[in-house]
Amino acid sequence: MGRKKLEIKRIENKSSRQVTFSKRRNGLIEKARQLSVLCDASVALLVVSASGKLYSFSSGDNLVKILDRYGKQHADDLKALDLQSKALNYGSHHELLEIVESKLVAPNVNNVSVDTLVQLEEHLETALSVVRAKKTELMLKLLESLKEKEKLLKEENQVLASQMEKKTLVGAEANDNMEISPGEISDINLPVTLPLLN
Amino acid sequence: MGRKKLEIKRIENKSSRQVTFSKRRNGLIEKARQLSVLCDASVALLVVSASGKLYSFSSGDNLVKILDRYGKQHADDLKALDLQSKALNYGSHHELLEIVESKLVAPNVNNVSVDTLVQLEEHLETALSVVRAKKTELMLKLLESLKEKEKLLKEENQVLASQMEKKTLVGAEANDNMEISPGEISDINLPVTLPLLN
DNA sequence: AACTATTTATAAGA
DNA sequence: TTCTTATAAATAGTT
Repeated sequence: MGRKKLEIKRIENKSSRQVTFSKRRNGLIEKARQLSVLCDASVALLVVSASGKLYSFSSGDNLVKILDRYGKQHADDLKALDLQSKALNYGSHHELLEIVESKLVAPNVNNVSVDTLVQLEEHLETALSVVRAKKTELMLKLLESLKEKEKLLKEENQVLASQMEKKTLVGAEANDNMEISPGEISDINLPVTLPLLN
Repeated sequence: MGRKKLEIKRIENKSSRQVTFSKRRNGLIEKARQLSVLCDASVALLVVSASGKLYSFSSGDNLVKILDRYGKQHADDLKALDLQSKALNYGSHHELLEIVESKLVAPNVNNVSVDTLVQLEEHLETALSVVRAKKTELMLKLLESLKEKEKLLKEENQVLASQMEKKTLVGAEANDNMEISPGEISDINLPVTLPLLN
């Protein structure tokens, strides 16, 4: 649709390629916008030029906005996490994902819906949590049983000690080892819930 | 570009909206393709109709392919994880992300690069692992200290028991409570490494 | 899904 | 980049 019919193959001339890119990119974005408005559809369009510049459109218009403010927004968080800022131009996947997701959630019949992937993630995390909870539960039970044993042993000690006393009254000999008091051990009071337990 | 100029606002008539959607969607995807070829650019386009059907284009053409084979590919894995297959039409975010990512990786100067987000994710998971490892370490230490206490108590019992014997030889009385054997408790042999420990 | 009158997009040139 | 303009393409309404 110009003075001449243009073959669809890479434009070799650098400057006309640049010009064409600029024109067609704008056209494409406008068409994307129109489609979303006319037909009530969700549209996300991402274009990266050969030189690495990103252009985008999404029907909710959040994409560009969020991408724009992204760098600032997360720079501090990333630093706080002590991440090397080297390869981190800007930000994380998360926000981008959320955008794409919010744009494309829909009851997809034949194709993947982005939010089913979120569901999968959640399910996997749930599975992980279950495993971890089981691990914790198991360890807590072991702790309980050890505490129980400690208690029984202490009681046993007490019984033995009182028997000793009785017999000491009847028999005749000096006591050397009674400084081992059973009560001395009870200072380790295990909390039922540990600090880092999830 | 038709018989009449069309205002860019939602088409109220349902069937002409559907027809327009179909026509313009194809046009848009073709334009996206042309832009990527002519100008050597990376383009990702995602369109979801009001009825939830997904259409897409990406300059590497992997997107559609992978989305297409996605359902089959992961159906079994999902089942294996005992996930309710109800809301899971197909797949997870992950693959979609990977595609978008592979299409758009470029030395972005002013905007977010998708793979910095993957990095962030990894860093966060690492942090989580550290916390969990610390939790486990702490619990193991507690278990060890309890085992140590058990051992000490047993030794104490042994000492008391032997003292008892000595005194029984000297004194004179019947033994009623000696069925509580100190050895009886040692059958709980705690493994140093627990099965579910990460 | 085809047709076709029109509108739109855009290639080349300035 | 931006504008102009001839021409190619896309598509709205119709069948």
